[in-house]
Amino acid sequence: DVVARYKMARGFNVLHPMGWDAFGMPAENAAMERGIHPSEWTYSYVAVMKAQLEPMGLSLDWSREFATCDPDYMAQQQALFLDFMEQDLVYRRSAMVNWDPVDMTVLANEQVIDGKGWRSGAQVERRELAQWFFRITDFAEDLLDSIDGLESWPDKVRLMQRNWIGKSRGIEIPFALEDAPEGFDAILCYSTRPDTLNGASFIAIAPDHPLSKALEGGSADLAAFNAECRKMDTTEEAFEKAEKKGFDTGLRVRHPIHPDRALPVWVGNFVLMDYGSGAVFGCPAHDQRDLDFARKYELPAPNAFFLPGDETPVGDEALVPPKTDTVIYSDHFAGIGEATSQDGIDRTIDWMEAKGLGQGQVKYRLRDWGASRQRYWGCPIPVVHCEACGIVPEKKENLPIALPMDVDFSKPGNPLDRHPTWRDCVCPACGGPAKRETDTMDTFVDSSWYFARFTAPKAETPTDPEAAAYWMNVDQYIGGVEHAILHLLYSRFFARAMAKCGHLTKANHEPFQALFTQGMVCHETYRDAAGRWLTPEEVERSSDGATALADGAAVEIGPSIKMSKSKKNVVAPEDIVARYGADTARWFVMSDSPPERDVEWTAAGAEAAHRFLQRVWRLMAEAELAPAGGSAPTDISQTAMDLRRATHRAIRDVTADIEGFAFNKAIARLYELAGALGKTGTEAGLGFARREALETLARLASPFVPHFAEELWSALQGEGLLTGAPWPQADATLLQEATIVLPVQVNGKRRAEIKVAADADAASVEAAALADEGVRKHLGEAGPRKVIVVPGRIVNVVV
RNA sequence: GCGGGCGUGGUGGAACUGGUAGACACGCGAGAUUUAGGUUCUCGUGCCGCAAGGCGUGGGGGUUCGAGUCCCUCCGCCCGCACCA
Repeated sequence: DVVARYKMARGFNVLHPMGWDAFGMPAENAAMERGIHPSEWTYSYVAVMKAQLEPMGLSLDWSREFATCDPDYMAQQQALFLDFMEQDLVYRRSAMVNWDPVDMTVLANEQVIDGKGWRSGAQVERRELAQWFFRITDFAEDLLDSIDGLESWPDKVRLMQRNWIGKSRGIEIPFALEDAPEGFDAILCYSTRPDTLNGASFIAIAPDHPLSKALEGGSADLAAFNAECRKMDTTEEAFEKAEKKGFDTGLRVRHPIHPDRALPVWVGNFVLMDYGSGAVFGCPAHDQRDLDFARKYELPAPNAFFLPGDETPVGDEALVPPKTDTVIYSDHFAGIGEATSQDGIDRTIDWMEAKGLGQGQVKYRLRDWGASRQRYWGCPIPVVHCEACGIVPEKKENLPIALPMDVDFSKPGNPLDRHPTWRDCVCPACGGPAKRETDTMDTFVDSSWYFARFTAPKAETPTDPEAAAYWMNVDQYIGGVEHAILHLLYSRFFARAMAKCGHLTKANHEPFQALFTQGMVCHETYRDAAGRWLTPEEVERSSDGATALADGAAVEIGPSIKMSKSKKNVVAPEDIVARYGADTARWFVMSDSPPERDVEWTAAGAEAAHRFLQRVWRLMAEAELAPAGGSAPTDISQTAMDLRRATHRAIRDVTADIEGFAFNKAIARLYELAGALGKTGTEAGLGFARREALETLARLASPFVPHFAEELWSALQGEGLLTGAPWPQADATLLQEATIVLPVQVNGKRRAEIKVAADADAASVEAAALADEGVRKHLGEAGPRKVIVVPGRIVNVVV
């Protein structure tokens, strides 16, 4: 908001959508307080905001922009989904999902909100279900390459996206099986380190690998082992500690380069079926995980390469030097001797491909986006299931497929599934009876394209190309780091997918020009002796501790963490606004910490912000001011001149600070300006300078405290609304000083300050420095050996 | 484990590309106003020291006339990813 208001003052057209998080929380709280049924929340967002805004004489036109709660947005999102189906950007397949029996209904349940069991893993089951997926992996390469162009994004986020996409170049190598069951003549292993193939000593396949499954029939032990492994992957902690376990199938494969070597085939609990081919060759000498496994099951660990000048065989630590380091390959089949690992990898892949021993492959960690949710809360997927025609897209004229209002939340699972009539519909293809899809879309879908929709929120199609071309792309996107990967990657995918459907253009492939990740508002946490969380209002906080207001008992103060309902460390925005006013809250949140960092909400800090705004108001009310619209008097006092200089310095510095997102520093400059103004006391003849300072203060503070600044402006009889006034310009002549103060160091320690003309040459500065009493005291008898003069900065005398 | 970041007063934090460390605010102390408390105003406040002075940006070392900033090393904290072959 600060950036948007600043940009408007600089004369830009600003389309400034509000995120729903900020409004969502109060709306959600209000809905709960009023006992609104969760099924109505989607609609109650709008209702609550209407109730809040209409008394202020504001219309709620922009309510249409709220994603799931807006039938129009829902219709267009469903239309978009249908277009994606047509372009083969979405598909349905069977997949294992975490099936969460806890639906939105539980949010209304006190216990769950208390943080005892909300989403605790225990309630989540793994089920195999038919799911809808977006083909985001089709864009993996482009999504990765384009990250280089996102120059105004934080490096951190760019790196996280790169890692998430996780590109790797490797090769698929078939290992010929001996005495294998029907249909299996080779195991295909994926490797990014084929240069270490000489060090291969075993093959490990995933428990879910087809071969492993096929062998289960003949071995009860293997079946039991596999069943054990499948159970494991549910809880994360178990995953972390899980030991590398294996099961020897008794099968053997031939080493592709050295057919005389037979390698044992193991099933390993650490091999993932959904990465690569679900099978790896184990190279213990150059992979720690393989080495642990080999030591446990007494498998050999031959080196494929050594460090130069050190041929010690591998011990308990795998030899994995950086890929840019030079190593000495030992007896490498492609004749590679001394080379970097990276070079060795590339040459090995080329050599093996040429010999027909494997197929070079580029793989990504990125998976297709599973967008199905078995929840009520969300935009229904607009397809129907027809016995005769199968899966049929709904007709666009029937959109939106809205959610029913009468739903039963008393049982776990998706309430749409058991709705008595909602599923019944007519097949758009054959006209026969059909059933609606009950999966709803991941809410990330809603946020993946709202910025495009907002450019024309009433268009009959998902976007109005003309409006999109005018407004897009987003110049400055601001959000929390928690969106660094999912939301921002999905949106980048959506922009490409929408371009493919003609809703955007190629110029919109990167929808967010610049990204800023802001911190969160945090607060201390409080717990009583019984371990119950207490809200800040229930606690009396003093400098040396805290007690409960209810009974005066001591309260344990916990760390300051992100405000959350479950920890009760929440100060509701309405309460802040009621107590201090919205501008005080805005001012405080901006003033204390740099915006990319978390800010600690403290009552004392808010009070201080409040006091400052009051002080500015008093300064205005009590000051003797020149009439509005006057021009600067030519002959003014030193005090007036100093104030004018301070004013124009503030313009320069605050402007630079806002441009650089250093809002806390901008606010510090405004404190300084107010301080300079206050210092002038009741001295007469400062009317113009005071008016200038106050008008400037109002203008510079307006992005932070828009209402307060507007009041100040009006009290100063400023012309029109402050919102329409241009951003002030610093007067260059007032930024220049005739004389400056320079620090003088002797041997690097500051010993004195000298006053010199701003444009004094080095020789005269040196002379002035050496003449200074404080400096001479430290010179000693030998006198200076060397004098360093950094113009405008510092003088250093070396003795 | 891999990748990234950070470490400055009692606290939140300033310090532009190596150039006066601690802006601004909170807190604390003293004083003024007030019947009192609060508000408001003034002054002080990195640490040690009566002072002169000395010491100070997680520890140690280095480069430099000069280091919070650059390099090496150790320690601590935070974030992201994680049996990724």
